[in-house]
Amino acid sequence: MNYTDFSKNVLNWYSANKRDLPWRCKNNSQKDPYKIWVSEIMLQQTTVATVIPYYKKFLEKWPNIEKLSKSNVNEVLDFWSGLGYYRRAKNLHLTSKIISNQFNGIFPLEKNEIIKLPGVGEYTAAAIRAIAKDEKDTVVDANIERVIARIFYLKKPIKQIKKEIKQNAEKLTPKLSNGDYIQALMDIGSLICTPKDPTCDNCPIEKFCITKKKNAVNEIPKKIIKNDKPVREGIVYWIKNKNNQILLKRREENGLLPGMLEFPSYNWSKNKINENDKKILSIKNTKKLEKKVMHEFSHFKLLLTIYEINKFNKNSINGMWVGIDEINQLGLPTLMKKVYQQVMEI
DNA sequence: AACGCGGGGTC
DNA sequence: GACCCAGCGTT
Repeated sequence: MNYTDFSKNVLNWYSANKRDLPWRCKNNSQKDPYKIWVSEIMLQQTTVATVIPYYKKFLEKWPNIEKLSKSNVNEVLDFWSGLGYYRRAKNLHLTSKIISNQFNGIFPLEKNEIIKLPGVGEYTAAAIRAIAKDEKDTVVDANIERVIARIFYLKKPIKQIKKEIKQNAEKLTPKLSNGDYIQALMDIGSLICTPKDPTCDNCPIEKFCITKKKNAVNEIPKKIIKNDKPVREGIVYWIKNKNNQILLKRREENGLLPGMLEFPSYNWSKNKINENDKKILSIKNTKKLEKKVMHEFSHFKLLLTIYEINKFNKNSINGMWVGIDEINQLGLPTLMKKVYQQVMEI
């Protein structure tokens, strides 16, 4: 295969067809590693359409590393509400502190430095370096994995051939304009070389594609049959004081939904029970509501039963007491938004 | 190498 | 419903 021709086709297609995305600037001199980094963190395992509104609001709120480093980590966590993988928010905040304190506020782009930043792994390091500086790092995301698997007709499930995919991707990496090139491949993967029924007629690299020649585009990449998710059951407390306020608390720093706000909830997460939790669990006169909440995490389903406590009047419980009307403005994870919705419907 | 880690878009 | 997404960190 003529690899120069391959990347040339990709880049020509990009200049005419690239998606208009808020983290892409028209003028290369405006490239800001901070903005590229924020976009790449948000886009980890998250679709472009979901990220766009969050990205715009994030940059309005924290337009540079300095502003972000002076924020409170809970602000960033609450902002992340609904986006998922909340450790990303913690790492984003932590990294802004590191860059502010150890790198004089200048975003480090050297490979050995960027890869050490919390939340930046092999993919993200390569992507930021390529997009910000046109470094020739080989970048492989979920889109590019699929494109490469099809171009080279790799028949095994992607999980099993990560190394082979990267080696093949490396052969195609151009000497110039690698930033545009990888973004182009991602656009091609997202718009044309889709998981189901790719529109090969529109593909600028169709002539290089062995899978297309073999007429097997819906067989590559090979899918893995997933097991059903187990169901866990737990309880969640809707605790109201005599001022009609509801009790919320922050979760443990590690594990599921780390540091996020929740209505006290137990028996389903591996988070340890601390003294404050024991106090909550010892509250008497709870009333079981008929309503339940079903929520799906990445690796299990959760069925929560809601218990209600009214006119709770002890003040030895640590947490936030919040008026019912103000709960909507907080940054709750989706699971807890569902609990709120259920109680409001009763 | 395998697993824990969310949530929403899309058909 | 099922599938998938600009992956990372830990074990």
